[in-house]
Amino acid sequence: MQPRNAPDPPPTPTFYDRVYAFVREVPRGSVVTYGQVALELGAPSAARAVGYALHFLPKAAEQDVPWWRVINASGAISFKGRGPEADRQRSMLEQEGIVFDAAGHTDLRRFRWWPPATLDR
DNA sequence: ATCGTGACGAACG
DNA sequence: CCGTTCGCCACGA
Repeated sequence: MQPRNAPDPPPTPTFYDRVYAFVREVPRGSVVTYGQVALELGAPSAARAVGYALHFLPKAAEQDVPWWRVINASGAISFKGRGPEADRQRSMLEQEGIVFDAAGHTDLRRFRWWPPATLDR
């Protein structure tokens, strides 16, 4: 039984929540890949789910979660490939200094960001 | 509990 | 380099 006023019910953070939390840490001018996020979250092969999570990013969170800094393993913008959304994402990244080649790929070796501590887990 | 979905990704040919 | 195939996953209906 709870002592008296239980601080807060253990709200199991969903995978999506963890995705948002991680992406929120990606600094301006750098990027991460879907697969990378999945890996950091302990689910090596859940890259697809990461993309799904961002697809359903709450409108209200678009300000805090830099979703545009997440691209695919090829260093290109996924976003279902095309669409005005993809162009917008690219613009936002270029605005931060990310450079894309003629083929629409960016150099991950140069712009990819890795979280400070990879020691946990 | 089962099924369809999709901002992924590695493997092929 | 490019399109296709197939595996993998969390989530909602």
